[in-house]
Amino acid sequence: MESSSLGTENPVDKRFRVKRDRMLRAAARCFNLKGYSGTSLKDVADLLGLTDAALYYYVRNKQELVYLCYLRAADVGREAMQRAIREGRDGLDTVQRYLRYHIEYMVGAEGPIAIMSEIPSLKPEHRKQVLELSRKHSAAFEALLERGIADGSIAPCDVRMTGNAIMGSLNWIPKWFHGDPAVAAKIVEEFPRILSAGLAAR
Amino acid sequence: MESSSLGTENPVDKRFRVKRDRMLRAAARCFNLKGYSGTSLKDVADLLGLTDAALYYYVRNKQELVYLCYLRAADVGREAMQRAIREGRDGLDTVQRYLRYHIEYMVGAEGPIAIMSEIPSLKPEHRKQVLELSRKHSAAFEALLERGIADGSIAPCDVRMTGNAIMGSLNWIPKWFHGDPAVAAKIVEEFPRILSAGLAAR
DNA sequence: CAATAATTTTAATGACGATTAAAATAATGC
DNA sequence: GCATTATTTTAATCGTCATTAAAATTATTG
Repeated sequence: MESSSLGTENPVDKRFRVKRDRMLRAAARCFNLKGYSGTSLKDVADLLGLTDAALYYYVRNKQELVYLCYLRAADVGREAMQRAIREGRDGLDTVQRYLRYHIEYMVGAEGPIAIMSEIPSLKPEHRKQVLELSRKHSAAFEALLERGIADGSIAPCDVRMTGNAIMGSLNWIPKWFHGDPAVAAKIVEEFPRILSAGLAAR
Repeated sequence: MESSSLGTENPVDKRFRVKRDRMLRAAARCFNLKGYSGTSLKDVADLLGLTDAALYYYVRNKQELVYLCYLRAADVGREAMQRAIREGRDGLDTVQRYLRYHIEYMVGAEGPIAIMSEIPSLKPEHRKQVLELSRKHSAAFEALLERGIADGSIAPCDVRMTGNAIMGSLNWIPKWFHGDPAVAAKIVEEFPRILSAGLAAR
């Protein structure tokens, strides 16, 4: 999940990154549980045993906190996508792997992932960036579908709408999954099949 | 879409209800477009050619505005469900009809429907009520699946997870659909098939 | 251990937007 | 048309957090 070679990193910087990452997961948890406006910085801080003001050592403001949560979400999605592409045998298999990996990350140790409900209230530059990442991810998924149609593993379909349908289902998970490991196992077991059941060429 | 017999209603009350309904749709539009915290009452008022203070003639406060938006959303879903049950021939057919009707309402004249992202910030009593409606709707959908499994039109599956998957996809629509009629037509045409494609018993 | 840097806290401040009250306007019914 | 009721506006007020500055604490390094 890490980018490039950070093996020989300043230990201070490393601690900073680790703590900030913990903070982002705490924030994601609060946002998913209480909504954005219902989450005060104190809520997030409480989860970390800190005071609200301490958060400002890690982020410039609340908007940036959301922004970083969304970057994390995009990272996780991209990672799952790349791994699936690396390992997939054909279009359908790659789609199924992508779904499995992304879901595993979401409900597993990488999580929680913040539901992207507040993109509009990001500052323009951040919003543009997040939307761009989101757009690219959707495009990558649609490309998987097209690959599957081309290689005959997936029945012809409207890839745009099919992508919207499947990604929507995925995006909604953080809205109802709140960390119960038993439920997590069930999601990982069921969702990839359910979401790809309608795709296979007969 | 109306409840019971309001034929002989006080015209003043009727105007009130009509205007408030217009208000709720304007609010839903803002919430979906700008997020809850990003939406000021002035935004909603502007859409109606009113001043923000005028909204308080129709709702007690901003929370109640969201609450009423969610009640509307629940109404629309229930209406689609009841109509599908009334008209459906078997389990699968009823599921497909429900999907079609609900989507038609969402992207059509009944819309926009507010995405339910801020349930947690409702006041406890309202939250409880909305969650209860939402729970009942999910249960009704799962019952459709079970009916289909029983009558052989739907292949056996985990109805809870299948329901979560399909409803999530539905719930996410307001996040990316913003009123373009061409897109609306495409959603209505494609989504019911896509979402039910994996269900049929082979 | 001393000195410096990193992290957190305490204690204000401030802004933004929700909310309210009273006044003004528009609609309705007799 | 007058009186009453319904609706909207204007003009404050008010609270809630987000945010900041300075001080205090904790960690690191030579």
